[in-house]
Amino acid sequence: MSSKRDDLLRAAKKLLWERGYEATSPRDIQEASGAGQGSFYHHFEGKLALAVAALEEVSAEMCASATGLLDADASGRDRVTRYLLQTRDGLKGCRLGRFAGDAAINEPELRAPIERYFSVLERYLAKALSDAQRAGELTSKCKPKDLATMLVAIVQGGFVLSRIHRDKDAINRATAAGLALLSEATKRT
Amino acid sequence: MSSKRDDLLRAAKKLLWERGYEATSPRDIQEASGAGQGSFYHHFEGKLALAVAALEEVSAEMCASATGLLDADASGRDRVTRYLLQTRDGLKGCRLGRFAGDAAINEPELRAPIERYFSVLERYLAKALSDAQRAGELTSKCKPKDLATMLVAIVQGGFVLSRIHRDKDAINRATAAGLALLSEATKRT
DNA sequence: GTCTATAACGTGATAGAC
DNA sequence: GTCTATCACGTTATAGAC
Repeated sequence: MSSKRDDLLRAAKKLLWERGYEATSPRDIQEASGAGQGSFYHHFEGKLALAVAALEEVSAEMCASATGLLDADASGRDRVTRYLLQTRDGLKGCRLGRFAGDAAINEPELRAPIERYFSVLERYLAKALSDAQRAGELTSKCKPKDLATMLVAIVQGGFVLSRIHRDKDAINRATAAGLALLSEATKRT
Repeated sequence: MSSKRDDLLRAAKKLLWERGYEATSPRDIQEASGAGQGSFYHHFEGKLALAVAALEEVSAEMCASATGLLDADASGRDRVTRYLLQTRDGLKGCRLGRFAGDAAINEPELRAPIERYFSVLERYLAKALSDAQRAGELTSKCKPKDLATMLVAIVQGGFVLSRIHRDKDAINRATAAGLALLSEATKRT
């Protein structure tokens, strides 16, 4: 149906990823989408409403990806490994975590889809870690929930360091080290 | 001497921390400092130049703090612990890491002082970890440099998660878990 | 060195034709 | 549903008096 609406959403998702909320103007989105002022304000109440709709889609996509990796049939240990060893392009940054420093994070409507993703991710990761502990694949005495928070922090902080150092692999070194340390907290047989 | 210059710098450091570069206008800084347009453009070429001067001061302060914690006389293990167990207010965010997602990070002049701090921090942390390995206080086989990157990522990612969840202690749980995992990779006597 | 006045431009939104 | 024209406001910077 409404092709222009989809075009606007697609452009918004792209530009919000690249530049964040503050640095993206409605005009930028109109130009990138090929839609005019009229379409923009016909389909959305304003910039914030469009950003909320865009981030809700991104959140749903990333939730699906994370649960796909973590919900599966493999052992707890393998699920955590699979999540951590995803290859990431650190220069692009996290499509949702990047908003932590954006002034827009203070808008409750915009923060909601972002927080939803991280809550899901941490819960699934904690479950996998808990399974790994019970299976004896992980002997750390840390609470699974705290370990999950720590692992997600490694990913998010990895993006930060990659962008600051202009080194796309900094994040991959950080997650690899996290996984290695986790392995070393594993019972040797 | 030039009190207005100092006032401007002080206000800029405060507002850049709270809001980032994009969301802080010269007007905001003028109002917060009590200085007028004239003083602003007399002392600085423009917004970017003031931000660079402000972040260079912040970078120097944070370098001094980090090296003070990590350079010291204690064992490698104790130095790492001391750094990680700093209590942090996650809601405020890192005064330098927060710019990773800001469009201004693309300005080389502004990125330079930020990167300088992280390079110093990671180097000192890697040295402490290396000392700990040689002293047998840490048995992990990971490279100290990679572990340092991982630990700094935990801090930076902890800030991200604290701000997204509106939970000032998320970062402290993340760093505590990182330290615990590091301990578990330590030879039991 | 500091002030006020003003300019040029961009932003986010509205109006109304088609 | 989409377009173009326009608006009020804020931003970044300049001009010139004191």
